[in-house]
Amino acid sequence: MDKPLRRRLSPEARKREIVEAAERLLQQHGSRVRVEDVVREAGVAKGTFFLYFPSWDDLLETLRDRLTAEFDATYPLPTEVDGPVDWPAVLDWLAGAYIDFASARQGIGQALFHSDFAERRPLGDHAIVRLAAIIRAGQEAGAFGAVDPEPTARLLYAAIDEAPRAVAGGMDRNATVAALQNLLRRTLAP
Amino acid sequence: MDKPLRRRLSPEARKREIVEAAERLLQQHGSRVRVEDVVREAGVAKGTFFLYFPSWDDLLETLRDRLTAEFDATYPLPTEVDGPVDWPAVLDWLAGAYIDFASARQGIGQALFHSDFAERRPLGDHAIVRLAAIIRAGQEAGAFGAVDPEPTARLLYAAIDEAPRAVAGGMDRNATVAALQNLLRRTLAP
Amino acid sequence: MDKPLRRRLSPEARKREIVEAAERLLQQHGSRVRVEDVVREAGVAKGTFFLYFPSWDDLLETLRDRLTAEFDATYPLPTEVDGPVDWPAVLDWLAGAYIDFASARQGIGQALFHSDFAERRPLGDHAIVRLAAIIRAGQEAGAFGAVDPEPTARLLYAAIDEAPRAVAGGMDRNATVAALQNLLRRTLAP
Amino acid sequence: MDKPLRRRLSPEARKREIVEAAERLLQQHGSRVRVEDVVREAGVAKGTFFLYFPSWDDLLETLRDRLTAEFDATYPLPTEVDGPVDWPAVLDWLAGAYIDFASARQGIGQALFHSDFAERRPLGDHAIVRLAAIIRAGQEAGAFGAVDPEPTARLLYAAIDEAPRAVAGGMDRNATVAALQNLLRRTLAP
DNA sequence: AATGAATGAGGTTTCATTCAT
DNA sequence: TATGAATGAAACCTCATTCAT
Repeated sequence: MDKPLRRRLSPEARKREIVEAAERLLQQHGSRVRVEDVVREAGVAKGTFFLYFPSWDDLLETLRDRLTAEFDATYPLPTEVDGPVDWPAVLDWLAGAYIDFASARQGIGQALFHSDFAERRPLGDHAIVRLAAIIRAGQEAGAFGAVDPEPTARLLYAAIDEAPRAVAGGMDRNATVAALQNLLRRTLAP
Repeated sequence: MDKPLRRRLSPEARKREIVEAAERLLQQHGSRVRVEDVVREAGVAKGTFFLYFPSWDDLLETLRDRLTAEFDATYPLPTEVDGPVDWPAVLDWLAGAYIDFASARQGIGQALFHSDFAERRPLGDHAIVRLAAIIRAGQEAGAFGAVDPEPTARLLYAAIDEAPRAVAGGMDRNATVAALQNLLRRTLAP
Repeated sequence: MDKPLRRRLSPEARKREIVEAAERLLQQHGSRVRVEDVVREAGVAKGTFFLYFPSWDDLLETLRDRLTAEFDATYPLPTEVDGPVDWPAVLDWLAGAYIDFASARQGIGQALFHSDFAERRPLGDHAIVRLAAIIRAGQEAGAFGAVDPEPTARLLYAAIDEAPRAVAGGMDRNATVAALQNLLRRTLAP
Repeated sequence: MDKPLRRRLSPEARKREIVEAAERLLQQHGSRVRVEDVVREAGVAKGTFFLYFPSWDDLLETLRDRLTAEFDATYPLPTEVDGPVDWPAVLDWLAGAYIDFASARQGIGQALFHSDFAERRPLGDHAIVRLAAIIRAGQEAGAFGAVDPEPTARLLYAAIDEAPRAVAGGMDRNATVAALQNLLRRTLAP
């Protein structure tokens, strides 16, 4: 009969706890996770959840933004300031980085990007815009061929995004990385 | 006391009516469609639905199989029997065919392949196996390079599958087809 | 452990059962009554309630219409067809009828006409229009004085409506009827 | 580390601030107003509210008492000390005074006197007792007829109370006042 | 084989009130 | 005295599935 013990935290800390609890559960169980589960995992009352998120979808959106920002911060794109960039090498590195980042977050990807939620709250263009920027930069540097950046970025992103799911599904990690790198390099080769 | 005069149909015909009603609705409204909607569209009672499908997911699975079979029947792969096959041209043709087929079925793709259902009932390998077979055949004919067929097929399929969604999202159809063809040809080039 | 036994009724019968269950409870407990209570009293599942009423307020509205119609049917206004009408006597009779009708339905009146619901779903003019019609008819017959029918009808209705609450609150029934009859007759006297 | 610099007020002043904030909001929004809204308007923390009022209903009760007292103070009844009182004229004056007082406080009337709160915390007899006293005084002065003071006061009060709502609902103010004055004078006429 | 009324678990959301700080 | 984060019971509502007819 241990009392739950009401813990008072700063709003930011409490919000972070809820987000992290959700992240943990989503990782394991994908979109089967419900508010009920998250509050149990976070050790808070149901009302507390809605104190920080107007609705369930708002939590997912927060999580999605957080994830995007985390990837961008962990893997910042190289800039020309420190000398010329080896764009094909950037592609190789990006392929491996994405696969490892997303493989460690299995269910989240499903719940945030391949679920009914993704349909209800369409994703922004962030990732695709970023990829298109790389393509353009590479083209200007003469490292890439004359492909149409927008549609190509979108298709390449789909392939990149599929890779960690292939690995999760049992495909060999290194073979998948190699196949993805081959696909990226060749598609963009001059 | 006029009895409702129930239409007596063969089980196959009745089942097909339900499937087609679902197909029509899913096309327009994606995974928002409910059992209620389907039976209204099909003009049958709710109980009848469950006479033919143990559960909602079973209908979706039936629909998925049907769609796959329909595509395979509409776009049969060429065989060597009538002389050598121009594999790169097959790729080009496949890209256009897939985009047009799936563009005409927008919401269904979402509901069957990019929803919580897809997570609950994972898709078989059919499409990827088929693509891998093409790659292998092309390699044997000396038309494709030495890529690893399985992971490559999976990544290419992801790109192919994204293309109609790009078009639905406003991307130019021809630019998308061109980008996809470029991606396929170059990835598999010798 | 007696099974609840699923009873199949015609929609009208089932709807009526729910309405009557609500009526019974509202009578005793006023606006404290909730969906939960009504379904228990009616012996149906919660979902059944929402099968017949999109929302709680819709049940209350149905009940309100039903009550109004019931009163009108039970106490139809006299018409001139069978000879001249004694309008002042109609007033006396109406006063008594209303008090007895509403006294037998205490809590309902509160829940439907003097609660937050009444604020959310404002009442139509039905009762007041009916009273104004009586006033006008009496005036034309020379039985009533030259009061302004609309505002007078509204004020008189407020007094009429208060009477059963006075009785419910302990006031003597006959003294209240007498006071109300006096108020009506004198206000409208020529 | 600047402390929030809490405004120290005397308990009475702080309580009055809360009451007045509630009054302002209730006036505009009726019983839709919540504790949350009141504390924001008053510029105090939520806990502070419950420091001064054990419950929400206690605030409403305080407000109700305050309103009653305010009306009594603003419109004190005439006494015989300065000579005989013209009781019928008092009625006329009272009708106009009440309508104007309550018209300026629309939502409050609803929230305090015609809501679920009014059911939970029944109103005292104050207003009715006051009106009955007028009737009796007028009767003693020979200005009013031999009606039964208690039930009549209650019914008249209902009519008086309805008048400002009629005006709020679009009825002409002067026509309403006239109708009410007619009702009062005639009902009580000798 | 067919119906459609009925179910009830499951979900989101609200808000007066409490209590650690 | 004051704060405001936290609570949790209770409300409304949905919808795949069941089952009496």
